[in-house]
Amino acid sequence: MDRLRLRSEPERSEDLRVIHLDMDAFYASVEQRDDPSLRGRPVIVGGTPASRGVVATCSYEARKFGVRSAMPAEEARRLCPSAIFLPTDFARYKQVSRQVKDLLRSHTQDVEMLGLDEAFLFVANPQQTVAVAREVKRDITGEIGITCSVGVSYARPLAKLASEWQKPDGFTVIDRHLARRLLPKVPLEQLWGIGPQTARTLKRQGIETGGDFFSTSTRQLIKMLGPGRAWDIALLCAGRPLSPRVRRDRRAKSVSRETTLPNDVADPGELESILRELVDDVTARVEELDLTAMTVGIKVRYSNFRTLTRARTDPTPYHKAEAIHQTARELLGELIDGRQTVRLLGVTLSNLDYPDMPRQLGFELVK
DNA sequence: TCTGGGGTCCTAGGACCC
DNA sequence: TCTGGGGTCCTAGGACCC
Ligand SMILES: [Mg+2]
Repeated sequence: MDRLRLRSEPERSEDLRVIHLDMDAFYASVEQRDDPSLRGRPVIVGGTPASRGVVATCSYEARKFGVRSAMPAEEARRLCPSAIFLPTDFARYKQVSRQVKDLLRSHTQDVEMLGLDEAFLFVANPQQTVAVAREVKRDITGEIGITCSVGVSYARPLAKLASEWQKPDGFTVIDRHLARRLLPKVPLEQLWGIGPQTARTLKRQGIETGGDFFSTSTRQLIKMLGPGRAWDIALLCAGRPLSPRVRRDRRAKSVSRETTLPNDVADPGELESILRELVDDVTARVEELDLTAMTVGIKVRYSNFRTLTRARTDPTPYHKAEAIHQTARELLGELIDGRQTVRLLGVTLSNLDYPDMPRQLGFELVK
């Protein structure tokens, strides 16, 4: 309880500083915006049944049929046979995302992007936050041509809860007073940071709402979730989430590429040749960013879905693509035996060396 | 009809150093 | 010789996010 008091923010009535912006059905909306014949129709962006793909995003017309993100494409087609399936065109979505970010930055410099279609904005003067949020919403809709849902509150998880509250095209403000009323009843899986796994663990103990969580002993919560998550969620349920400082323009810590094969493969030669393509892709991207990696990792998912990873760090950065290929091949050798069939193969480069940011600085020098 | 891809962060144990 | 602990780096796995 001491930590609760020590680390939470002081109670103030007017401290709404955080805006959460969520573009509605982003990928599908970009497609509908750019092709009027798709408007008003169920559009599903993502993989195809043939490639063992899933739904990335679907339009609200498709959601009426029960189609959801992360659902197998085959199931989506069964639910909504009239849907139009489109492949994901990341380059184009990234372009639109960049325009969104630039527009947001014209309202406030403190912008944190979350993926391509969400952002937190931080406003210095809380008296202006709601007005800024309205302007942002109006400008996004007008200049980007896609609707969005906006939430305003005094901390990230609550602004996020607010934008979720009413969508699409929503606008919701959660002040401290409303948060106190809402949180006890909120189903835990609706909170940012609580996924299906944690929700299930808690539900087994009869903990299903913010109120349940709040009234459970910290000792029990720590035993179930570990100290980090237990405290984070407890503070949120108490309406006083931690507010880490704003981090804009975060740099990549890893670059990865993985692929689910159209059919399972056991043959080492074939797997090695797929691995080569993945390594080529990932090394090209790292080079393009002018970086070098010190760690090469690979990932193998077998047909039974068991997933293993192997990584190796070299004290001197990998400068030559050939060295990365070599390491990746050796790591793959540890995970395949020519008999087990593989459904997914992946490569990650991490421990990235940014030339303008010396690695060797001690903690006290970085501050 | 099974179950994507690109990421981040956390945990836990072992090595190694002070 | 034994005990004790902190910090960092590495690996592997796992949860979560969009
Ligand atoms: Mg969205």
